[in-house]
Amino acid sequence: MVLRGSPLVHADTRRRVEEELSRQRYVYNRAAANLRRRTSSSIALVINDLSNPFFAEFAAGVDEALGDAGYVTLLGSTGESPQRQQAVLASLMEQTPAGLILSPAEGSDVAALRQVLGRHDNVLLFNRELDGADWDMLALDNEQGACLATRHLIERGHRHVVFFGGHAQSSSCRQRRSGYLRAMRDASLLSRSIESAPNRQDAAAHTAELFDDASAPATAAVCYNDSVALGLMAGLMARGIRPGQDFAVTGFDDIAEAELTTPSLTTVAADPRARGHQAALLVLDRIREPEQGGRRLIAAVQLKVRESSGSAAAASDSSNIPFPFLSP
Amino acid sequence: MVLRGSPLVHADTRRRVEEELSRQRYVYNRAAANLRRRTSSSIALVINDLSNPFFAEFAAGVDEALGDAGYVTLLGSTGESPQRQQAVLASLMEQTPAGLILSPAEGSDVAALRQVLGRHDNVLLFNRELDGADWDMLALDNEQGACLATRHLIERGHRHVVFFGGHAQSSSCRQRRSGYLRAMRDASLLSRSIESAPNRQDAAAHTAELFDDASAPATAAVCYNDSVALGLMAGLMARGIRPGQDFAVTGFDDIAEAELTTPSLTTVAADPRARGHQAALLVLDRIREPEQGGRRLIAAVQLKVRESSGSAAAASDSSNIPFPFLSP
DNA sequence: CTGAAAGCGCTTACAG
DNA sequence: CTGAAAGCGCTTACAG
Repeated sequence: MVLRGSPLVHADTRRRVEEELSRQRYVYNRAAANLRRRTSSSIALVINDLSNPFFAEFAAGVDEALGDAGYVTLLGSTGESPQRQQAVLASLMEQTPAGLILSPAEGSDVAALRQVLGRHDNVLLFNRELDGADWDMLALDNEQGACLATRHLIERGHRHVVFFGGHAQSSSCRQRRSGYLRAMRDASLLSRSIESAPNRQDAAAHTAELFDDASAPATAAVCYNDSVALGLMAGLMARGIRPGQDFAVTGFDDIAEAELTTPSLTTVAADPRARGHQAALLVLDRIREPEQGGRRLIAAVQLKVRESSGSAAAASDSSNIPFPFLSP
Repeated sequence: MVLRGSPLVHADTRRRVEEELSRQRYVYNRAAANLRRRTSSSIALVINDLSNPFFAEFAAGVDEALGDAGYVTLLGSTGESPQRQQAVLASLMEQTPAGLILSPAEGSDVAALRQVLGRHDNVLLFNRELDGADWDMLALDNEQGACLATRHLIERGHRHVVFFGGHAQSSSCRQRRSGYLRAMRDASLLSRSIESAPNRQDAAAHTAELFDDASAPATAAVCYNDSVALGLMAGLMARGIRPGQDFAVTGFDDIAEAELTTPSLTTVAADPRARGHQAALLVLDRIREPEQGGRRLIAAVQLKVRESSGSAAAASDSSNIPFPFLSP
């Protein structure tokens, strides 16, 4: 009764019990309590890889919000392998988590997922849509974000704007490109896409393709994400092309580095840490009200084009660290 | 017996049982098994913050190795707050993890830690020394690494080399500075240190101090870590000083960005993912052999000065993405 | 191979 | 307030 905070126990008794507890270095066994109460105090978080800053920030946000709510985070990473994802999920399910936040690996098989997740109700998908899945889902409005970024460039006079980077078959890339295509179509401009792996290295390696057509060389690129944008900027500099002056670049995600350029890289802010909080609150809500409503689909998270702060930023302004990369 | 893979059960029976198991969507409850067997299949990992790429990589390495060994990772973050660290650890201890990997928050109180960890044997400290603690420990050889970096600069002709950034009172900063001091003393050079918070913003804000003494301005800086180095490089550029050409910079940690500069930033490689693997194997070993030996102190992890690849790197060489930051 | 019993550390329900 | 009993889903030990 002392442990469970019952009001029935006399203050003196409580004190004596607590003294003995700490004397014996007693630590409460929540697993035993969970077993008896048929509850769980953990939530599984499965992402691709923590070395991606976007997911690392997201995970930090999830963990923070879960911790505040008294839950503990069970971590799993898939490394974008559906096979590994199955194994990781199977292992995590044995721990009977109260909920699961899953950023599915590319190429996930919904039937296999349904199989391993069993009749687990409190599942929230993050970031990637899965055809045929009916779990709750928190997504970025990729289409709208890329459309805003593209319009931003068009409004600044660019006509040869290329969609740059990413695996064409991934759903987030499809959505972002579709937003780009919409903005280009609305402005009656010709569109063009260049594929790459969604990382710096490969993005840099594809830089030359922007200028393949010497009669109509690109003057701006809407990049699949910030990593690609940073890679492209590096690739441009290697060719003596100054990003932001000779060529305009936008990113997507707003990773920490994006803010540290001068003028800061124009990018679409996904605020992954806030997404993490949001994801945690969504599963917790689902756990508290298991039968409430049907599938929840939340896609309109705050996305915005951040205006670059301009090259006039004073060098002494420490809140705006200058870098040579900019978008006009 | 089927569940536990007993050889005593007939193949036919096994098959029938397994069929029924999957028909009922049975999932093994490892928490119950752990309770009865008085074992645990989880290991707690407590770090400062996943938004630091060094810790994110470390966490990824830990999680990977633990997963391969059949363990599950319980994540906790302290945000460098000893108070929050106490709360997080208390909550994690209730989950009866088999072991704990802890990168202690700055200013951790060993007595308080001992209190919350109880008589938990399988604890591994990572990255930060704690006076009076006798848990296993995995550390970087900060002293040696900084000494190597400093010698590297001295060998290239620099005489006014400053130790730049980091909180002077943190143990890792003390150790790195001590390595710097050793190298400077060995070369009969005057040493000088500049403090900053260990991040880009604040590092950039302290750039001017390098040139306070107009009669003997610094020509090179051994930075506390890569974040500080990147911030300093930004601060230099803002003043029209080209890092790598007009001023030499070295980092520490070898985060992903360090490699992506051209010539790549000379830095001391701590290989955090490999440290994660190593940490996981160390606790697992401790768990398997609880009584074996005393305290294990491992500090000689692979540290090396990585030579910058030189400005001759071809622009078309995609394996070496060019950036404007370099150290000579 | 089968079956029944006890126990891990808790919570719940109920009798006093 | 106190105490005894049952049960969460497993494992262990033992009798048949």
